[in-house]
Amino acid sequence: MTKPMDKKSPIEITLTERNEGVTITQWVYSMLRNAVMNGEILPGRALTIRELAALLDVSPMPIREALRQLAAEGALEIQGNRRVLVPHMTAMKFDELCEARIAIESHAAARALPYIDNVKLDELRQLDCLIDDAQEQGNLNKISILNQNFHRSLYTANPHQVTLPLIESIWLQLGPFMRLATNHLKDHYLVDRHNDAMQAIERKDAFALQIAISADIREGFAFASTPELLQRFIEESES
Amino acid sequence: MTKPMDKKSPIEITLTERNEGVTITQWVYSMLRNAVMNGEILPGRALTIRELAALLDVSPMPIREALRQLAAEGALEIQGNRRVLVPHMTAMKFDELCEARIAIESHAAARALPYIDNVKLDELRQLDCLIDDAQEQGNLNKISILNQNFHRSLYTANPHQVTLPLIESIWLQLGPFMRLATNHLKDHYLVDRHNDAMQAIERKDAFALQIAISADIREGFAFASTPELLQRFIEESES
DNA sequence: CTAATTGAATTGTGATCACAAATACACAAC
DNA sequence: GTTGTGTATTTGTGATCACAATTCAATTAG
Repeated sequence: MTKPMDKKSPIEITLTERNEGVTITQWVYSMLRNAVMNGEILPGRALTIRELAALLDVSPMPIREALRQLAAEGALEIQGNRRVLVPHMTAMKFDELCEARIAIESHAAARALPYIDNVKLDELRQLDCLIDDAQEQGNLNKISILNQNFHRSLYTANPHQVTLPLIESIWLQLGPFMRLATNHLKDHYLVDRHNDAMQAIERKDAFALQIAISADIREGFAFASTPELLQRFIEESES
Repeated sequence: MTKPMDKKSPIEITLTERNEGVTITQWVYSMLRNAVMNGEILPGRALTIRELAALLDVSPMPIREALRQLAAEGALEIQGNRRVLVPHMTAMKFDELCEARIAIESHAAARALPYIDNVKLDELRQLDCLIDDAQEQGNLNKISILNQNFHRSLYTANPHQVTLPLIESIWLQLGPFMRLATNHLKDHYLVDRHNDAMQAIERKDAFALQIAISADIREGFAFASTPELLQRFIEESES
């Protein structure tokens, strides 16, 4: 009965240094954002303002602002009771997010294509090389970040682009599953879709570029090709 | 000594009543959101927390939260100086937003199709009738809202849908141009794209539905078919 | 033992204050 | 008139406090 019941599962997020010129709110925001992306916070676990304030040793104010922003971006969910938590993943939602990624990102890629010059192309090539290096090292975290940089760099070639915030919102909602995607990439990197994309860019072939990006995303999420496999990863992320 | 004289153009937003159970932050948020959608705030005009707090007769706190949320949704822009303002529209950005709408909304429609049953179909038919009525009345505001309801109702037929927040973010960035779109619809409502969409839904024809939604959006924005025309509307919205 | 209840602790919301940075402005120098 | 410069004001940020609503725990009734 009076079992020494611990406090609810403790929240542990990787702390980073606060750079100069960065407001406390921005600092808190980036740490919480990374925590969500890395699956450091259990889905369904309530995030209270005061608890996080004590954890990060700041006043409740910056926490409030960061939580609200992350909720607006879909990284967190605000319940009717005004409780804030990391939303649970479901197989159907995962499928929707995956297909939304494909639809939006292939569109963003095609829209960026006309703006890609040789300088940008070199930048993309370098990023792709870095990814290959990281894959040989097997540095999962690095691969994931570099892979996102590759996509981001491609889409932002379009100076009038408006979709990157939407894309990043989906990435946030995918959270730790984004890392699993890049993990699986390693096994199948025989077919380098980034290379396909680069060749399509060189040929200024928008359709081929869309195919390559779509395939890159879809094959990355092949680890969830069956409902059973996906369910395993979901359960894994909830513990 | 110096009197509080407003040198800047005064901010005037339509005030609404605060419903019960709605927090002040939510109330402020919805008013500011409507103000942006209706073009009541001049692009480039700085929105200061204290000024809005005085205007709405609340403390600065709810204003801060509402502004941050709207900025996260793309309705407002936070400059490096941390000034908050309604972003300026450009011809290129308008084009990007329009094409993004087409890509995402046609995707959302196709994804919703399998979930549309007869009940939902009736709901859509009723909404379409209401739109026709409003068009005969020439009630621009009503048309605009009903038209958004039609699209929203269609996309939310999918219970696992994840794209509506992204779509609404684009609507917000389009702001007053969304109304112009529905305005122009009136002139060309000979070809009722909503009817096309409905027929595609009845036939469970995803591709035809995408075509209909794309055409509905594109024809709505036909008022900006030439750079000169668009420029006129942009200048109109900035004064 | 289960379920309901009640009181204590915790929570989000919103107001107020302090402060450093950014801005506006009057005035001097050219 | 134009440009620089100092001060005065306004601004966003962040801390602290008050309060109503919610949550949690122990206790009680069945």
